[in-house]
Amino acid sequence: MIETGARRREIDEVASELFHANGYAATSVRDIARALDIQGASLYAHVASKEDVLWSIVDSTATAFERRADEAIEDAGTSDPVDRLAALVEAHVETVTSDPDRASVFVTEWRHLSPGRRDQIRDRRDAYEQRFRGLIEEGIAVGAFRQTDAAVAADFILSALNGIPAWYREDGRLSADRIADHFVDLALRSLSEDHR
Amino acid sequence: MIETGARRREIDEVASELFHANGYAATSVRDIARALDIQGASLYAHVASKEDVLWSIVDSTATAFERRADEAIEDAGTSDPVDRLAALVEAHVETVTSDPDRASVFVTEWRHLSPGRRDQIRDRRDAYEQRFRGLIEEGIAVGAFRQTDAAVAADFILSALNGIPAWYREDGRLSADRIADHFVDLALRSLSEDHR
DNA sequence: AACGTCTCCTAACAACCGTTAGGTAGGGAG
DNA sequence: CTCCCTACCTAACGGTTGTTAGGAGACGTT
Repeated sequence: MIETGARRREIDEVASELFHANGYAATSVRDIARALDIQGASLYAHVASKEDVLWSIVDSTATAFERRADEAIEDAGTSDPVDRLAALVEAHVETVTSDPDRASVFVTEWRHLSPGRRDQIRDRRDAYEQRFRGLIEEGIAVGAFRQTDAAVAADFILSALNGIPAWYREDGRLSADRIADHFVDLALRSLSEDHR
Repeated sequence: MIETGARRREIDEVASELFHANGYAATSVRDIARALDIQGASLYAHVASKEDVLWSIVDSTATAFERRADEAIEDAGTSDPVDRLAALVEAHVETVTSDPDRASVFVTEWRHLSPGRRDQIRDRRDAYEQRFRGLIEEGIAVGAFRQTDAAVAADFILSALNGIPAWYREDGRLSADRIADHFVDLALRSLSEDHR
């Protein structure tokens, strides 16, 4: 019963753009329909509710973050927490830059979901953040990172990462790869020992 | 003609809470009024429009950021870019933690302002960000920071700072001062040379 | 006692919201 | 040729939105 047709995907695409640009609450069903050159009511041939569109975007983006993080850790092929954290940061930048609209909606609009779905997303976000925190703690334990508050450091790095959609432009000065390199550098150094 | 009475300030206060919790677009005039135990229409004895409430919050918070940054640089009493950047980061954390609701609304809801006001805020945000970028460039020039992209580094640090309202709790594990210390540490180290 | 000012009220407005009902044109399958 | 399915339409619903109009009670000042 879950629609997966081409039109359904177009809806998610234009909705991501509009939700990113104006926010979920300030975007009407008729706004989304206008971007597809159809009537507002016609959307309901493809979608059960406006919230379902948001859910579709948020859920699939959460899955994208999780899957790409899994792959990155696996591809890294090491248990070294420093290398693993680097892989995680790089994967996150890749996911964000490969679809900034969806990433932005995922990060900023999930509070408009119904309570049940909101809780579900919060749990997955917590688990995702725990990957970062856990690796930081490991790195501290083996002496690769300095002694510091792993929770604060994880929030620091993840907030910086989630800020990317706000300024990233596909035709900007830096490619997604270069941004990823910079962010890996910045993140790892923020955890390093004193220099000199 | 600008109202500055006690009731007017209460409106900004409860509106900040609601805008932070649910977003500007998802908060109705009647929601704000209910929090003050009055009728929705009664708000218009104090306020010309809903957008004026948002503007009042955003404008005053922008001024708070600017003023505290000025004071911090002045109080630092040095021209060393490292110390100045540290003072700037510390000041930003202080402003955010002293009123997380307002800070959050300032950072996330200014896009709902009318075009003229939105441009005005964007200019002030750009100028504020330029302080960070400029100090980072200076630090690189004098060899205190490693050679890196100052614009990316400034975005990195500012995004991390602006993420604080999303997780900060006044009764949380860490005091605002401790968080400021951590953030100064993390930010400066992210710009430091290789260790060892 | 009269006055203005402040704060709030009720009632109502046009516009817009998400959503439902019922209908129609087109195209592919039998 | 008929049947069904997909994709869209128009019309309308009950409710909510930001906002205005006009009035009322309480207050300190003159």
